[in-house]
Amino acid sequence: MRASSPPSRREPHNPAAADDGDEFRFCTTCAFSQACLSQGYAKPDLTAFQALIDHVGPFKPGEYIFREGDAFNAIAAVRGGTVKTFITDVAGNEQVLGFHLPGEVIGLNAIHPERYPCNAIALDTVTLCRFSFHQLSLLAARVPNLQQQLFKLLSLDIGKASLLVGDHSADERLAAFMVLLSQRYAARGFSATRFTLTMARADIANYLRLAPETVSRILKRFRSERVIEVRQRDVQLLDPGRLEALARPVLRMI
Amino acid sequence: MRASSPPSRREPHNPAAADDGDEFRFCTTCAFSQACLSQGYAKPDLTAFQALIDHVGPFKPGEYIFREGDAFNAIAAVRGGTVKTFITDVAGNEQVLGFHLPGEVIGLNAIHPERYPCNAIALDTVTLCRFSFHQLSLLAARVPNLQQQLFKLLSLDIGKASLLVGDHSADERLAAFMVLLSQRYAARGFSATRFTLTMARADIANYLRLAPETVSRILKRFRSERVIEVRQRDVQLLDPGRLEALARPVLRMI
DNA sequence: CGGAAACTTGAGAGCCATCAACCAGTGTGG
DNA sequence: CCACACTGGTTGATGGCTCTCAAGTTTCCG
Repeated sequence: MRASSPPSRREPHNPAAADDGDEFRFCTTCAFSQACLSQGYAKPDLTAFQALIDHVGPFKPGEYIFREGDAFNAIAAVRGGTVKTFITDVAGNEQVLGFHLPGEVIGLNAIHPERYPCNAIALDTVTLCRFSFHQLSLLAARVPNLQQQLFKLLSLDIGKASLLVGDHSADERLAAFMVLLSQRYAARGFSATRFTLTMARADIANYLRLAPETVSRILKRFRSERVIEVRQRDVQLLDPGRLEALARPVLRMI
Repeated sequence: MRASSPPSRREPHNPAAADDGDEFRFCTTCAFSQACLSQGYAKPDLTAFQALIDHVGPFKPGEYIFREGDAFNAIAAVRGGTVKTFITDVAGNEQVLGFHLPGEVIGLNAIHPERYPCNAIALDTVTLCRFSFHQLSLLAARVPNLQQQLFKLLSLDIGKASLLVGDHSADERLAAFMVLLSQRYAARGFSATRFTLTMARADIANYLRLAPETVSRILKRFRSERVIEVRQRDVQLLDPGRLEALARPVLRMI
């Protein structure tokens, strides 16, 4: 599909991608697992929970994780790498729905239709923790905290989309995109001010509903204004405060 | 807030608004209740379920149902009328998030933050079935089908927002808005080709991220092209096929 | 009847997409 | 080793869709 940059270029800023399949380590990166550990489940529940987990991957860049219309059976938490979800519209154009970083969950919107309503592909080397949703919900009926956690996870995803729904300027949208990326990386223990864009400019533009040229021009301006430094896909936030101020109308974090 | 049209003008096309508080009737309009009846729950579960229901309202036009930041305790299904949800951005501008018709559920995005992330007000005379979410989830742990139903409901809401997220033309967005309204009314047994807009042009425009003037102009053009007939807030779809064709890029119903 | 709100209509401006060309890095094959 | 193609990214010029501003019209309700 796209010729990806070599992994060696990305790893310095994305430590998770360098993890191996350590059985214990993943528990600090998956949302469910975090919840389990933090809420002190009974031992039997925890082992029942771990029995549902299926470590899959690695997926190579451009490889499909699931396709639109596939039968739904599992949700998954990203362990390493970036997953892009998208649909293909009537004209055959791609419409990017989101990017999913380590620790984030994909497949939640497939529960109701019982089919995946979008495609998911790996942007770089991706590894996942896959959970059989059927078994997970059976367990959730026995373990109230797990049920709560699932409800939370689903509820969280409902509001998420509405962040980029507003009619904001291209500047505001791109600033918000960078700020959110920064926060999401920071939440997983990565640097909040230095990271690597794992997606192409065209993907960013598509996601933000802008033209790639517009993204390019705005990044150039941000750089000339000393707000960020961009070189290829490596980004450094020079003035996070100004970036957040720009993004405020979008994120409306009062 | 806004001076609403008198109820007498709306009722012919919105039969639900004319219902009185009949205890049995509501069971055919609430999503949960429908699920209960269709899946044949055991009698004790059904009565336990009904004990959670709180009939509230009527709310008058412009009255708040909940406000952004309020502590979350309940989700609610609309029984009659239309609920508008919106947030207020940093500049104090309203941003409409959605309109909720009879049979639809509000408050799902409040589960995670445990606070309502938006405001909800009645556009006309609104009645609700309110469910204590805490008790509902307790019951869900005992009644697997109810848990499934809740998961479905939440999952459904995740995908819903992404319909209007794309970068589509004003024509396409407005056409899609009309088609979706039509389908939602039809799903509840109302006419699919004749209905009344319970929201102001400004609300429609705001929701679609357009200027009110643009909505007005497009409606005029649609009318001149014999696609719809509009007189004040009464709408008639003259050529649903063409409208759906226009909306296709947005709804991408293949 | 009068005032306010909602809606419509028109003219002009601005943001961003489109089109086109160019540049840079990468892989390939002769 | 270098020409070549290819993908991704950048830069410039132009045009169009939609917003904004302003005024007029209709509807509604006290």
